[in-house]
Order: sequence, then C-alpha cells, then structure tokens
Amino acid sequence: MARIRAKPLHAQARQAVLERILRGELAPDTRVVESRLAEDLGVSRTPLREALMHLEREGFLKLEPNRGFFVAPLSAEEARELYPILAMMECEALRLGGLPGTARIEYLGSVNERLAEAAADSERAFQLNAEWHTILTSGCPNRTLLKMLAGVRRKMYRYEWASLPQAARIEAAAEQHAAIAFALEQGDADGAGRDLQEHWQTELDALLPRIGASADSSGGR
Amino acid sequence: MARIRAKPLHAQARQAVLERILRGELAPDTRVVESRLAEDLGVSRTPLREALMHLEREGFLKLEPNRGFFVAPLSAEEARELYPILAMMECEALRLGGLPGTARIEYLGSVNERLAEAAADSERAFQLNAEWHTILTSGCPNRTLLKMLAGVRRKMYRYEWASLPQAARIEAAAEQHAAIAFALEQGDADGAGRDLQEHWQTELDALLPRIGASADSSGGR
DNA sequence: GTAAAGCATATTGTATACAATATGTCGTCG
DNA sequence: CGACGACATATTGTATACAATATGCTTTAC
Repeated sequence: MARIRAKPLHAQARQAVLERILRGELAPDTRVVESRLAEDLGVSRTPLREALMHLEREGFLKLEPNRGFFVAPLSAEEARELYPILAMMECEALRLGGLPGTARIEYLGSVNERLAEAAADSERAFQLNAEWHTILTSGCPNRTLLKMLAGVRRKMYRYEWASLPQAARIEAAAEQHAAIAFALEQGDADGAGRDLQEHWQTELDALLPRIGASADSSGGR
Repeated sequence: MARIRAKPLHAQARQAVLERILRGELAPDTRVVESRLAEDLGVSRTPLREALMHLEREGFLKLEPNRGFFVAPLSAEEARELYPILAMMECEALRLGGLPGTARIEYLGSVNERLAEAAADSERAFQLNAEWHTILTSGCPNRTLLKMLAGVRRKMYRYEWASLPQAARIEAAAEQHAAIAFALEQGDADGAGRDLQEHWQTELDALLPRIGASADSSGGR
C-alpha cells in the first residue's frame, strides 16, 4: 500500500540480481544467461538487460561481447585495491564531517555492542558492521562522496560475505571500532583516522587468506 | 582493416552521447527524447536506452520515471563536492605511486610547457591539462583507484569545459603544475600532495563564479 | 471567464521478433 | 587416431511492436 508509484522493472530486476550476487547465490564466474534469468524473475529480457548492464557498470558483472554476462570473480588483487580505497574514503568522510557529537558517539557504541554480541550470527553481524560504518561517516556533508562510498562498500560486501563465519574477527573488529570511537570521544580526529586505516588493513589481512591469496598486502602502504 | 571486432552499438551510442554532453552540445537540463536521438544517431531505441542508462549511472543524465532522461544540470554544489574528491583521489594515487622517476618528471614538464603555450587555444589546453594529471597519477599501482579517478575526471570535464576560455587561469594552473613537479623532483612527496590539494582548491575557486555561485568553497577544508 | 474533466497525442516502459555471432557436434579427410 | 570443416543449436545484439503513463488541448459546467 505504501508506495504510490511502482518501481520500474529494470530497477527491481537489478536489485533482485544484485542480492543474488552479494549472497553468493550467483557465484563468481557463473555465466548469466539472459533468457533463463528473465524467465526466472518473471520479466522480459529488455529490462533485465538494462539491469545487467547497470550491474556490469558497478563491477558486479563482466560483459564479454557477443558471449554474455558473467559474475565478476572475487580476486585477491581487487580486494587489495578496494580496501585501501575504502579506508581513504571513510577517513576523508570522517574528516569532512568533523568530530561527531556525543549522541552519535553513543549511537556508535550501542551498535558496536550489539555487533560484539552478534558474533555467533554472522549475517546479523554483517549487517551491524555495515551499519556502524555508515553511522561513522554519516556526518560527512559531501553527498557525492557518500554515494561513491556506498558503491565501494557494496563491492566490498561480496568479499566480507565470502569470509563471514569468523566469530574471532567480529570481536576483533568490535574492539577496533571501540578504539576509533574512543579517539573521537577524546577529540582526537587524527588518531581516529589512523585507527580507521589500521582497521581496514586488519580486515584486509584477515580476508586475503580466505580467498586464496598467498602474497601479503603491504604493497600499498 | 584495423578493427577486427566492431564495438556494440550501445557502446558507440554511449560515447557519442557523452561527447555531446561534455561539449555542451546537449546542454544541462535538456530533455532527451529517445526516439529523436535514436533516429539522429541511426540506431534503434534499445541500444540507445542502454547507453542512456549507462550515462545516468555515471551522473551525466537524470532519469525521471515515466518522464524520461534529462541532461544533469551543472551545480555549484556538485562542483564543491567533486573537486575535493578529485584532490583526495589524486593525492592518494600520487602517494601510492611513490616518487616518479626523472623520465616521468621530465614528461610532466614538457606537457606543462605545451600547456602554458596553448593558453590561447582553450580546447587544446583542456586536453593537455587532462593529460598532465593523467601522467601525474600514472604511477599508481591501484588500477581500481585509477578507474574511479577517471570516472570523476569525466564528470569534472563538464565543469572545466563550462569555464574554459580563460587564458589567465591556464597560466596559473601551469605554474602550480610546475610547483608540484618541482616538489616531486626534490623528493618532497608530502609537499607535492599539499600543492596538489591547493591546486584543486584554486581550480574550484576559479570555477564557482562562472557557474553562478555566490558562496565560497571553504566549507570542506 | 475560469476551472475542471475528458479526450487526443506524445513519450516512456516492456515485450516480442528478428539478425548476427559464438559454440558444440558430427562427419570426413589425411 | 587426430584435426579440420560444415552444419545445427544456443545465445547475444538489435529492431520493432505494443502497453502504460504523462502531457496538452478542447470542451463544458458553473
């Protein structure tokens, strides 16, 4: 009832396909046959193709001319490139937003507590972790930056999802979150930035072994 | 003939439309009627729509549901957001690439000289300026970052184009370029980064009055 | 004279049909 | 036995046809 105006099919299709990709339901390197997927989703190929082209532009699919779409593979190389970008953007967003007020710092704390408690429930922890970082950067006045940040995060979600069931990592993440929040509380913006950088480095280091990377990630720092 | 494989129509159409937008041939806020543009380009609506959706995703068009595509307006607000992002990304790319060798520094110098000489020829100066920044960041090993950077640059080109015919600014830019290159030559990466930030701030300040902005741009620093 | 309603038109959104290209199979030739 | 080529099939790329929605104009009621 709520929505007066139905979303166009190509938008719905995009969201549906994206969810399948993020959840790994459509595994990396899987070939996407338009006609089959279209029938599966109950739409025709036209809006589906628009959705697929959209996802290709976002990096979730690759399009080989005259051969079709394939789910983009997860690669250690991309992860090693993505995480520093994320760190850079979040740092900048944090900096531009200035020091958060006590209300937001408390909000961060409460979400982080729930995150620590949700260590057993990977999917919930995944959500809370995403929420924490969103809140952290929500003070940034640069909307364009936040949009780009959201795009990069979506790409990262696939990697996070692939390395989900690790309770130990969730606790470690929560600890680092607390350290960042503490620095912010002390008015130490630079320190918070450094901790944030370190946090993402830790995340990356924890991720790489799980997607079959042998080399380390120290190249970019 | 050279090309074995013809590019798909949707890709050709995208490029053609993008060029019209960047050149201002398709002015901001212009309504884009699919059937007319399709006939004009000599393709059907299907690949054209794919091209338009692509451009919408890149921020060059807006899509109002059931009303069609419009060329995205140039806004002082977007410019104020875009330029700091560009500065951030170029700084990071420069940092990740490490200090460039003498060969690349000389290359920067030669392009910058040609840029200074081309002050009268706006379009050529525009090209050379773009080339200079591309060279500056070409040492960055993070391909993903470079791709994103390219995307942001394309968006910026519209603004640069809108404020093109200013010989004075081109000379000023060339001077700042020289300062950055000099810092790099001295092995002062941090100094180069600061100069680069300042350079983009200068560019933004010069741009804002030309697109009808009254407020200043100091909010984000 | 003005405002609202309904019809006519234009345009987008989606589905289907057709054309071009790639892939796999089978048979034949060396 | 292996490799090459022709044909059959599957799939993508593009064009066209149809449906749904928005827009503008005319008409009519007050």
